[in-house]
Amino acid sequence: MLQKHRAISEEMNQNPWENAYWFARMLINGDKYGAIGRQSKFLTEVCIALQQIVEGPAQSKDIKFELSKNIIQNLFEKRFSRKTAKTERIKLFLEDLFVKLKDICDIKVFILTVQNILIPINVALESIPNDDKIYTEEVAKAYLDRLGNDALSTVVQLWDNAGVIGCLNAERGCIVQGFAHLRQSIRHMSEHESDTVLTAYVQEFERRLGQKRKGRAGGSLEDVTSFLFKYFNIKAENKPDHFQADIEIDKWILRRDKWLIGISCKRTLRERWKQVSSAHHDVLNKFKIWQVWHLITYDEDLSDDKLTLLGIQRHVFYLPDNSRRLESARNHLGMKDYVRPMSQFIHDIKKEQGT
DNA sequence: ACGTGACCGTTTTGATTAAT
DNA sequence: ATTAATCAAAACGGTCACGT
Repeated sequence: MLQKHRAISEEMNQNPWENAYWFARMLINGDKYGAIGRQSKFLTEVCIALQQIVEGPAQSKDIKFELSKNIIQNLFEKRFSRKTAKTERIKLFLEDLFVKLKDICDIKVFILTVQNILIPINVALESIPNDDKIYTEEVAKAYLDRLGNDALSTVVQLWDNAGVIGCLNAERGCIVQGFAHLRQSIRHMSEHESDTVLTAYVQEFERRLGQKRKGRAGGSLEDVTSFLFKYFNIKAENKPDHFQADIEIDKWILRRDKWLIGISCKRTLRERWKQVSSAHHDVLNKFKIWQVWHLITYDEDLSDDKLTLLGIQRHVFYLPDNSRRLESARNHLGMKDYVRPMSQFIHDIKKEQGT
C-alpha cells in the first residue's frame, strides 16, 4: 500500500502537467495568494508575452526560461505596484510560483493552464445563472393562481428544487462542453498527461461552481419572497435609517401600530444564528422593530436550543408545512408561540398590516 | 450511531478610488 | 461629472469533527 502511494507520487512529480492543477488552484486562492486568477485580462497579457518568448527565435532553453521568469516578475510588479492589502499575498504567490517553475516546460504548462483551464472556467462561471428566476417564476405563478395560500409552502420548496435542478443542468452542460473543447486542444498529449490536465479542469471547475451554488441557493429564497410580495400585493418598507443588523433582513413591513417587522430569508441558519441573537431587545426597540420573522426552507438543523433562544428574543420562524421540526415544535409548550407553518405566512403579514 | 456546531474558501455585492 | 477599475466585507451551505 505504502509502496503504491510512493509510486503514484513519484509519477506525479515526473509529470510536468501535474502543475496544471496547482497553477489553477494557486491563481484562485484568495486568502493566501490574492486571487489573481479572476483577472482574465491581465493574465491573458502575461501569457501572450510568455508565448512570444517560448515560440520566439531559437535561443537556448535556459535563456528563454530566464526571460520568461523576468516577464512574469516585471508584469506582476507593474500591475500590483500600488501598495494594498493584497501586496503581500501577491509577493507570496510569485515566490511559490517560482519554486514550481523549473524549466521552459513549466512555462508552457503555465500558459496552457491559464489559457485553456483558468480563463475558460472564468468565462463559463459568468455564463451560469446566479439566480434561478427563469426556471421558477412561471411555475410558481401557476400554482398560486390555482391554490392560493395553500400553495405557499409548496411554492417555496418547489422554487428551491426547480432552481437547483435548472442551474445544475446549466452547469453540467458547461462542464461537458468545456471538457470536450479542452480535450480537443490537447489531443497531441499522451493519455496520462491528458488525464492530468482534464481532471485539473474538472476538479477546479466543480470547486468553484460549488461556491457559486451556495450563493445562488441563498439568493433564490430572496427571489421567492419578492415574488410572493408582488403576487399578494404586500407593501414593503425601506429599512430603518442607520440600522445595522448582524444578519441580512430582506424585507420590512409596517404594523398597524407603526412598528416594523423584519423578514429574513435563509435556506438554513447554520452557525449564523449566533449573529442573529446578538441583536438584543434594546437595539430592536431603538429602531421600533417589533419582531423578526425568518422564512426557512431547510430546517433540519434548527435545534430546540436555537429555536428557544431566538424565540424568546422576538424571533419567529416559518417552516415548511410538512416538516418534522415544525411538527415537534408545535407540540411544544413554548416553541409553538414562535414556530409557524409557512402556509400562514402571507395571512399573518396581512393581519399585522391590518389590510 | 447520531445529531449538532463550526470551519472553510469562494463568489457576490456594495463602497471607494482612479481614469476619462 | 461620469464611468471604469479596484478593494474590502458579507454571505453562503457542504462537510467533517466533536460530544453525547
